[in-house]
Amino acid sequence: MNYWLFKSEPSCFSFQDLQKRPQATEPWDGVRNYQARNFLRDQIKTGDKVLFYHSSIAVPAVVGVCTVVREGYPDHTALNPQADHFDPKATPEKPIWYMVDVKAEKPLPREVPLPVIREHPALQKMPLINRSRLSIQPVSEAEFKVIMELGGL
DNA sequence: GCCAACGTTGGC
DNA sequence: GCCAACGTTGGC
Repeated sequence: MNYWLFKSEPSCFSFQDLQKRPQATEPWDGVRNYQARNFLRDQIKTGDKVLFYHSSIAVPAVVGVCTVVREGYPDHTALNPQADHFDPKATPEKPIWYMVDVKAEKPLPREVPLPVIREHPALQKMPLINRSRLSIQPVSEAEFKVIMELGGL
């Protein structure tokens, strides 16, 4: 099993939004970055754990844990001219972009804010710190455990 | 709102 | 294939 961190702007889609869904699963679509796409398509597997991170707010933070419930499949929103992340280069034969489905597991009793991650000696290698723009990031088991502890789980 | 970092585009 | 110009992301 592997660990990941997914970023989302809460004004766009928050962990609370995910928890509210009656069916509790959500397609993680709209990712349009090749490195992130490769993780979605090739490496993220059903059962993997995901840290849900809120970005572009006053205090960015890890706020909850999700589980992957469906692994990489074509992101059909790229084919839809009406969709926000439409890509004219994508076709059904060559979809280019991929997504996975996730479901909320539990919120962290205490959010883990970015400044805390920045200063924690065991978390210095997280891409959040110097590759902050990567929206899908791998997390090591050790890092995941540290964040769980900081978050009160 | 600013700006640094980074990714993409397009001319050559 | 290089690189300058431009657009986007995201922290502050």
